[in-house]
Amino acid sequence: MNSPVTAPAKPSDFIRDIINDDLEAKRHDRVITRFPPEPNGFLHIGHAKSICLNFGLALEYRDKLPASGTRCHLRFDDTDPAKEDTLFEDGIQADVRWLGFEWDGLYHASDYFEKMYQYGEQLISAGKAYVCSLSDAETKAHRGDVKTPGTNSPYRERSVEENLDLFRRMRGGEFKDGEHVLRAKIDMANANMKMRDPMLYRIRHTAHHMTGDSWCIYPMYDYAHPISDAIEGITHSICTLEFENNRELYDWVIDNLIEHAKFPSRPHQYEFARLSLNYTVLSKRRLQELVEGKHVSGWDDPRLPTIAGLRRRGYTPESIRAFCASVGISKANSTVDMAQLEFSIRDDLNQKAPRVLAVLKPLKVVIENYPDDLVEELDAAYWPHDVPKEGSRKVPFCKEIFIEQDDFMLDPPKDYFRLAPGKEVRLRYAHLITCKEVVKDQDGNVTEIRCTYDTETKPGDNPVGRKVKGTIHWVSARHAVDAEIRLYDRLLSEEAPPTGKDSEFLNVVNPSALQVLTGCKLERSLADAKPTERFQFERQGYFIADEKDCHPGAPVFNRIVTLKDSWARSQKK
RNA sequence: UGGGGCGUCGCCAAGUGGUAAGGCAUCUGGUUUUGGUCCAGACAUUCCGAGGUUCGAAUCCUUGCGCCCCAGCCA
Repeated sequence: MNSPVTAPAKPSDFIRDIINDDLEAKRHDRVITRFPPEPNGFLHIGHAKSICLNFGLALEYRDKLPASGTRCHLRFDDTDPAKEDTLFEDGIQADVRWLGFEWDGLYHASDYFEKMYQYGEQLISAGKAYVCSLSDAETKAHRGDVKTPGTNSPYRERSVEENLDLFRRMRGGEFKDGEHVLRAKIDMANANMKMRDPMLYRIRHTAHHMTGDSWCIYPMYDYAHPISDAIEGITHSICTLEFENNRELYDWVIDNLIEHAKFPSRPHQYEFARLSLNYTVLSKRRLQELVEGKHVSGWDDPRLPTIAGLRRRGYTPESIRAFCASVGISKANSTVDMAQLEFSIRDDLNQKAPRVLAVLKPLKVVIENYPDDLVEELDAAYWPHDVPKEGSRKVPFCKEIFIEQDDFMLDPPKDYFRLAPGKEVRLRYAHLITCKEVVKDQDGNVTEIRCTYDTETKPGDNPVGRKVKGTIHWVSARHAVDAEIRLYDRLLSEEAPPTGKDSEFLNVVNPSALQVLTGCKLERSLADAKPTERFQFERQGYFIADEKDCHPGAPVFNRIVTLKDSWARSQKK
């Protein structure tokens, strides 16, 4: 289904610059990265950027430094038992693999709970950590704010013995949630809020999906992450911009443990800008709200930018990787245009998707001078002249066909070169027809077109001296296969959702992001399309047989993306 | 005068003192039995602003301005 990842073009960015410097200066002789999701939800296109970066780095440098141990880990950051679940781990692994990557080792932060605990005792013994018994509210009050220093906890000067005793009893389950926490003893007046005696451990009498009931104290991210990285020998720990302030603490944890712990590496944290895309949402909270509020059908709804959603929509792993490579890695907050994502899938599918004929909104055409019972089996190539692939099928042609409603106009502008009263048009792979008569219902709607075909020209023929500019697609009425087709469009009707903290963005969800068409007419060969098979419906766009709902004899297709349509664009003006 | 970051074409993004890459989007032509693809061409005298250093500045200095992040016992 998806081909393995080969070394990308020649990416260059500040992270690769740093790695190259480190290698040159011999600070490292290999590079070890990690992708560390919390298993509390589904992956989205933003995660794909991080996945491509971390796994991509390992692939690239493994080429340059064979047998060095260069690799990328998948690590579940499972330090908050209340939110995490094995179900999410399975989904995440499937998504990473689908994107075309394989991890060199699967780890959990929870693998290191015992070590982390021992390091906690070590920090206490060194006078670098203490058990604090302030309430949540009191702690907050002591923290100060960005402009005013905090004040020391009254428990800050507890003795090593008392701290050790309390910490052991915390682990032993003697206290209720929230009664005590373990804190680093740093500086309550530090300008960096993250350094004001940050919490290292909290009590949580909650079962953990990996460790069960073994623990009732759990480490915080800022404590667990640097330790996990260091234990695994990570050399370059890459995360997003919002963790810039956490880096100082990351370094503090490692620096205060490294002598005692003998870590295999001294990892450093680097931050890059997370992906933002217009016309959609990429925050876990908002995605969750869409799913739970039933605004979409689930985490794999093709309108969503989740990996599962993009997969079901019909995006290929290759196209997503190409997209990630095209947006680059930098530290500037930026919002990428959805058109760039759409380009990536068009560009990929142009070479991969066979061309077939399908009429989305049918209009019947009767060819008056065509014999009633004649069926011509016309040869139709699957690939256009510019795609170097072989293969064709026969498409049946007969007296009654369907064309696209948009391909007929009663009163067309001069530059419209499709069908109109008295005008001639070419039927793809078939004959030239001329519109002779228009049949309307009582309300004046066009219900049928009556044409004649040029008996002098053969199908596929391009007679000299005849200028027939338009070519339209069609499907034989007698042989057509009925189908359901789901037309997808952008999730939001505005570029950016409102900035409000609440659910305001729901007001801007595009009501026509999904449009379900039934009674669509497919060419005969599509009757038994296999789920996940992709095609280009000529002149319409790229489509995929839905992985869940498409069945033999009852095809269901999703529109992945439209073709570029410069005529439609010029009409808009 | 809290701290940490970031500001290069409509959107991304190279560039690290030697005279503004590339992609997306857009616009012109050409090819075309997809108004697709492809091909050819156009698209930043200028890098948030203002000063300064220099033979030379997007790159160095000074100073303004704008945007993002930090006050969860979340990650």
